[in-house]
Amino acid sequence: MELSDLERQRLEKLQRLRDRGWDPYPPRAERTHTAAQAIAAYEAGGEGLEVTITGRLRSIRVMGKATFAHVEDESGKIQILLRVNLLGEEVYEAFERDFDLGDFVEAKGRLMRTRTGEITVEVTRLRMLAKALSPLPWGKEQQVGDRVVRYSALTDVEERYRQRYADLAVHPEVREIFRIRARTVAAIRQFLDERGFLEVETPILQPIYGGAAARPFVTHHNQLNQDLYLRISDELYLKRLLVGGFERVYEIGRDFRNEGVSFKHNPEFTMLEFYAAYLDYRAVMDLCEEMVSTVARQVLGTTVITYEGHTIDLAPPWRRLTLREAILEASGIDYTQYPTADALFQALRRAGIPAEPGQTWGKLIDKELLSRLVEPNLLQPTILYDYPRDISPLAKAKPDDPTHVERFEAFIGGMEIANAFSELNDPLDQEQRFLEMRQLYKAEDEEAHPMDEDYVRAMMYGMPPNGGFGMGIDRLVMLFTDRSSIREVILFPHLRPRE
RNA sequence: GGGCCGUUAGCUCAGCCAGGUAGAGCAGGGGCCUUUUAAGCCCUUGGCCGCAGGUUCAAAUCCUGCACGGCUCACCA
Repeated sequence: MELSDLERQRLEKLQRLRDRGWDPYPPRAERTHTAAQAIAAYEAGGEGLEVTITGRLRSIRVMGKATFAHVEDESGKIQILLRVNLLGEEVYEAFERDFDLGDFVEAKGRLMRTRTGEITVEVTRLRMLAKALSPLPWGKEQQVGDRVVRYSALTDVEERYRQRYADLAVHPEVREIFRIRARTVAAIRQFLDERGFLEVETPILQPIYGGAAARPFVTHHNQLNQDLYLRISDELYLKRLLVGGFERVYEIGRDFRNEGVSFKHNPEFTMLEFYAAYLDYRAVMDLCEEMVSTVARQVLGTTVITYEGHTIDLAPPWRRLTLREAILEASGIDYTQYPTADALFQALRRAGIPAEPGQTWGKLIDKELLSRLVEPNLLQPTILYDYPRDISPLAKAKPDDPTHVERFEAFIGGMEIANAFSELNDPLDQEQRFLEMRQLYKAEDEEAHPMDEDYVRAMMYGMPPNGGFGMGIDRLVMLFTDRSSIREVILFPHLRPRE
């Protein structure tokens, strides 16, 4: 490993510590209080209480024979005061010469308050817990009023993602994103568990991919000599479980789509899917609104969030309108007036809306009208419902309109966050849909749903009518944390390897 | 994949337009300082200027290609 000058200097300090008889990587620590607990203990009348705190050295101010420093652990920061007459010359000098910002240390001493009023540990015993050989790229911080201003901290986005550990170490607010993420997932679990849903785990390696329109990642099982796909969705397995007698199931897990990367797309992302027997898409709309608002209240303490400068209220009821109404509102085009792909394409052209030729009717509606014209403007929570049949091969047709299915999508902050339908449970109709997909898509189009005969077979045994729901967890966390890139809410986003 | 922008010290950035010995702040090193908190004061080390070519007496700077990244468009229910 190539070392920088700074790293070589720290290596020398490490050696010097060893020469002095210190163990720079001892196996155990003896913490009695976190920084926050120590401060709370002082405030509860703990003046003079002896505590042992641990954490990273976050700042060092040497004043000759006394030194102030801050030690940071996950709970926060606490100041320590090192004085030569309490520590002895040898330890004090070792600290001055060989301890650096970023080192993990353990400090034992009595709680006191300094002249300026800060609660401080007056250290009588100091240990190195783990010497940091590389300097963490944090800038200095200054308290300005009640805000903390940081200078020269790591801001290069590429470096932040490539060395996320360093990003996390120097940015408490980045750590907070992932706490919110964890609480969000926990709150979703609790919400569903309380309503009788069973959490299950279904295959990630699948012999046939399905449940969404996306290109899969392909892998190979050597012993079986079998190509497998990383799932693009859990849908077809979860619905098999309804055949098996479970009435309410859900899964929170990683899906993989071999598609482009964008601010709201990552090749692997986390999806919640649930399926509930005897619910239709209207009941699922209610559940969706209730779940998102309940989770927000639990995680953030409010249903009102700020996203990219917009104030958004997640409390029900959300605006609900049909996809047809939304498109009419945004473009002036009533697509039901143009019932063929060709007629609709001409109408778009007349309206001056650019569109790729050769798409199906449903794709024109979905891609050119919904995604481009409608979706970016749906800032407040909105449910659009009743979607074209040909882009919804797993959804049940509307009883009075065979060109549309009972499907809805929910949008917040200009992003699709959920997709749901009254699930198709007629095996013969389902088989027909798979065959239609084969006709509509070119043979080489990997996005077509391949025929999944086993899924149809499962349905042949009888699947209760049910409502299904899928939600992008990453996007929900983006909303909760006001991040405009999905990579900010994924701990280790994928990057190309550096040369 | 296309367009635009970026890549200079450990970090944050100047310098590039108008070619002439590579700079600042913080971090680091040495010194003074026993109540500081971006501590202060004095001194100071540190660079394949992303990579490879080209133009030129001379390239961080101009040109070309490449790599990586950001934004954006395309793609992606």
